[in-house]
Amino acid sequence: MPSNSAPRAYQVVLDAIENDLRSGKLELGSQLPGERALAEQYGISRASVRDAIRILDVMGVVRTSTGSGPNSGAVVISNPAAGISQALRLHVAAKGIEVAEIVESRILLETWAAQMQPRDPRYAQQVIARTAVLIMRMDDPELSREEFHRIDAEFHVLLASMSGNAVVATMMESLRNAISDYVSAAITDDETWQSVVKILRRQHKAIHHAYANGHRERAAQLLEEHITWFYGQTH
Amino acid sequence: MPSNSAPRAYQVVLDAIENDLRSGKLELGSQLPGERALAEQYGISRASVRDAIRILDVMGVVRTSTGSGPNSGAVVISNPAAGISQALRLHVAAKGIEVAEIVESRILLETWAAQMQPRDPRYAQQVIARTAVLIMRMDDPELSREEFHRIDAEFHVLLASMSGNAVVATMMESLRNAISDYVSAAITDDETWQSVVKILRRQHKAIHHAYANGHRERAAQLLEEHITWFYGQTH
DNA sequence: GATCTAGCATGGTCTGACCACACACCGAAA
DNA sequence: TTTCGGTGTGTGGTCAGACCATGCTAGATC
Repeated sequence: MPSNSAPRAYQVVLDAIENDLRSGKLELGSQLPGERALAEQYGISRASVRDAIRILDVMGVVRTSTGSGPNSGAVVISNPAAGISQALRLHVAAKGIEVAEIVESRILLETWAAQMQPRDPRYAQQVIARTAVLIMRMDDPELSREEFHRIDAEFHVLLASMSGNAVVATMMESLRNAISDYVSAAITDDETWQSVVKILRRQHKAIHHAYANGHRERAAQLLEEHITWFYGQTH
Repeated sequence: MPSNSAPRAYQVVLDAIENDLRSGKLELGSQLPGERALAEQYGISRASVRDAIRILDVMGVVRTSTGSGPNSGAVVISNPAAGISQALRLHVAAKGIEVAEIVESRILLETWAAQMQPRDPRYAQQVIARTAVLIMRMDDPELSREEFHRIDAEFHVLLASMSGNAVVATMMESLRNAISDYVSAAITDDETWQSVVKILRRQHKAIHHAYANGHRERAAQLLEEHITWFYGQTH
């Protein structure tokens, strides 16, 4: 009973890779050794190696692709929102998390980010400029609803990234991703959507205006109203 | 060129299970069909089915065990912190996330939770009582450092859960888990640790006192100082 | 009726094979 | 020499089939 058994085989590889990442032996853009090589190196089967790599894949730590060359195999990336979004999605489906809680959390993070003094004023200026472009693109009446949501998400994430805290921006993005299916499913009527999108555009512009003029408190307030209003439409 | 190919085989099972969770066909405590059965059902190999289940496993959505009977196989649970903690850990290792950002986020979430009016006063009372017990257990001088950290984590999570928002509590717990190795590694000297733990106990008691008397602003302030001070010790 | 035992289905692991893909190399044509 | 096209080779993705330790369960035993 002391030493519990069952040390999963894939865990060995996973730990080793995590250590290599920590020590810098592996860094962004690095290629992992091939699966067959890792299997031999750690004395386990290729199937178990694949387990470890699959986990790194869904967690957004590596990207895998077939073929040969520098872009093939498992390459280290860092897309934290991928794994966290997936986890939240699943737990919402499993009823372990309620949508209302996610919305509340999103408001918390986004208003906090809005009120933060930007760490890097130059970056903040870039964000203001880039979000202005996004707003223009969202004005396109030809835009598909899916595409609108994609740009909308980018808009919010960019603004949150101004705070300089990548974790907050990541969690925010993940929270949004986790429930994006729900909001899409809630508004099926195209006519309703057309009237909703008009208001969304107006709200985005007001938020952007507040950000651009440094009215952080105002921006936070507008954001809260924006998010609350939108999710109110899905009930 | 239009219909991009490469629909991962495991994705089929994953989506199906997610839908079953959403529709309620699968709920907490349900047993998934056996891997061999799922493989036949979806016309894919057992290896691919295992990929899907492995993902659900690391995400904290199911728990797997060998043998037969009602407790065997893949059983639906919901432990959101598992997957999120793992994701954050890996991305910290991959240098995609900095520890300082995690600490900042943790302070944000925890102080927010402290300032929230508890949704359920009776539950709040229970938390006050249970955290009091935890504080007493942390007074035990025989306690191993590992055990201390475990109880410490439970203390913080319980307090945050008073807010009634499970997402915030989960993210908080995950943030803490993701960097717990770092703080453990930072203080190696046992003598230093002994003096640190004395202060931690004092801080915990002050925080608990503020909570118990409904001084939420004060509790939030103490929490921020507590967390900031502790991570300051690791530099 | 209580206890033991053999059977059986489970996930965990391994082996070995085949496929589609993408780059790298090299020879042929300009 | 330069360019173009084919092919070789190694990659991850998938599959099939096998064996193991585990834990329940039903039947045999007492």
